[in-house]
Amino acid sequence: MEESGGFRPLAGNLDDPPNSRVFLVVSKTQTEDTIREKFAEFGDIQDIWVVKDRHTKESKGIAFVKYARSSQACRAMEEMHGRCLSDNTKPIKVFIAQSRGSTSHKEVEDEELTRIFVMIPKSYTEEDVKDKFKEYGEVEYCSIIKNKTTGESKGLAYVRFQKPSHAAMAIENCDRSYKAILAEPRNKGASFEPSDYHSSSSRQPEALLHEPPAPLYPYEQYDYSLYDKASDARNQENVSKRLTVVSRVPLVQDQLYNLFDLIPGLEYCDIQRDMYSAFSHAVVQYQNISSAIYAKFKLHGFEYPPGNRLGVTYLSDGGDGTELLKKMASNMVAAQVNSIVWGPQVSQQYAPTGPVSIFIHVSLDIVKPLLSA
DNA sequence: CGACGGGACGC
DNA sequence: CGACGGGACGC
Repeated sequence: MEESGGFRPLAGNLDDPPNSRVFLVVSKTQTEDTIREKFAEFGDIQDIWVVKDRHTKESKGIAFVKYARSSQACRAMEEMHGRCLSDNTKPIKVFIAQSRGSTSHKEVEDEELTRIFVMIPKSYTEEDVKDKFKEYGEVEYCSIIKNKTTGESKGLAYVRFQKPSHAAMAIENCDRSYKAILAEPRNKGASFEPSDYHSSSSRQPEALLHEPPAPLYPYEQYDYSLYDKASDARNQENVSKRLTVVSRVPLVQDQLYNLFDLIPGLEYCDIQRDMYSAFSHAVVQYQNISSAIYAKFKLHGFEYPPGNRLGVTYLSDGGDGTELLKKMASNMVAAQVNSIVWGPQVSQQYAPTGPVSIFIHVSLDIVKPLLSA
């Protein structure tokens, strides 16, 4: 092991292992004790540091929590971001902290935390890779690096997970022979933030993107060369006219509908509160692929409400939505939701704090055949 | 003899 | 908007 300089003897372990520290923006009234109380359940806290004014000793509303493992820090971020530590305080923000040496205070994006790079036997197919890694969390996709001419595997693969904690769990716990590490983001230069209104308002989605030829099957993979690559920070995805939206903060139907309705061609927007976490999941469908790609480009990473980054990915389950709706139906039973709402958006106040009622909005026309089956 | 260690995405 | 203390080092 290398000695870390000697100027700061204790600095070496602050970010070891990488991404094991969270950066908190909290109320200035929160103490180290209240933070410890709320964050201890996610793992072994090694250090808590509430940043205070050097002279007045008042909290600056900033704190760092160091965990033993990256997966613990990621879980703390996923579970605590947007929550309130106590009554009458604002929702807190939780991010993976930048490493101490970093001068940038830009947020560490989920983009950089959810994809791993692994070494695999050359005989593995993408499905094999997925089977090996799905035990750590929902795998969004796998891709194997292949010889471009012969198509033979180079024994290297990427695995994209849904959540940062899944990727961290895989890295920490998978067989050492995979040599799993976090993948470097592909387009370091390109931003996946939504572009500003000035640059986008002058161009229509149809002008920006080319509609691909009609596919034989609704959600089959398209040739990416047809697209403006810059429109999609993550390629190697199966595009589709349906999108999944993940939000750390529970959202309600009409806010999300109105947001995605900004892009022309919205067909429906169904939201579902995850009973087992603070997440909200939603399915958004557009009339055509162009609208969906444009919506993903614009809204993936968009802060809504401010401070809560939406995760937007293509939903290409290869089906017509039946499987998803079955899942929703079973979740409705589990959640003891006995009503299915159909119709225009139901008005409901956005409630960043406090309990949010479980709310599912599904077309009866689609669900009816399922219930009778 | 016989298999360690290596490692990056069609822009 | 919201980013970096404390403590003492084993040859």
